[in-house]
Amino acid sequence: MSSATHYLADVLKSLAQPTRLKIVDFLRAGERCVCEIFPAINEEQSNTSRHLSYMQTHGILSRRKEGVKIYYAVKHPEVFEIIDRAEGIVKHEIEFRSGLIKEAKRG
Amino acid sequence: MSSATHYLADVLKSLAQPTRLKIVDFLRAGERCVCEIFPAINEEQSNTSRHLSYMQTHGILSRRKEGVKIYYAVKHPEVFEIIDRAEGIVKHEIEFRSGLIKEAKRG
DNA sequence: TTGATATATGATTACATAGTCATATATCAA
DNA sequence: TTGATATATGACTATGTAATCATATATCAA
Repeated sequence: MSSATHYLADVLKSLAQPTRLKIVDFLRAGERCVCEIFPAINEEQSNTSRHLSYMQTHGILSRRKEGVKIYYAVKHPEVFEIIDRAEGIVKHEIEFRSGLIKEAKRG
Repeated sequence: MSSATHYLADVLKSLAQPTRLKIVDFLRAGERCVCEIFPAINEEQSNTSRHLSYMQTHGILSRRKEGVKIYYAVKHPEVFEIIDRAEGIVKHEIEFRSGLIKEAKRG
């Protein structure tokens, strides 16, 4: 299989996880340090740190060190575009399925 | 954690896998039956069938039966927009990293 | 130098996932 | 009805993942 497809899957996988989605959503407001991120998303520091490292490794987040603090930010605007479109799919699916239920009730 | 975040992660997870990306890419040309899909992507019939079911269950693909054949198609145009933007991230990351290498070589 | 704070990581556990092989089921033509 | 073709699925294996706890490392201030 082409390695390009693997890289593509890795980028999408970096976003396809609830805790990581919460992190990225919190970072919509801009760069934040770990000490701000993990309380905001209500996850353990160690777990949050792992997900941040994962996303940084896969090119989703940038990392900046300032003294004892590490600041992370979303690196590419496409990240938000992807999430917005995925939200669109969820919305359309909910509409589609509620349409099916109404149809079924009408007989 | 909010169930909306889980649905969102599930949609993205449906795309974040090499075999599923190959399937979706093949379906850019439109609706196709399983018997066309698995040889085109060079995967086993059973494995292809599982991934197709997975994506259909998660609202990514539509399914239509015609005689003995089952036709699948991508259900939402956002799917292609998501993949195109993820490809953009991969491209930018490659550029970014080759820039870092050049910088390092210049010292 | 010590202590406090911020972040990362090793070890572990429970669970999810992708793939394979064999086989079941459905449809249709002969 | 039989046989051929298309698709789905059960059982299994190997691997990957997320989370937790404890602890290591780094930075800075006192």
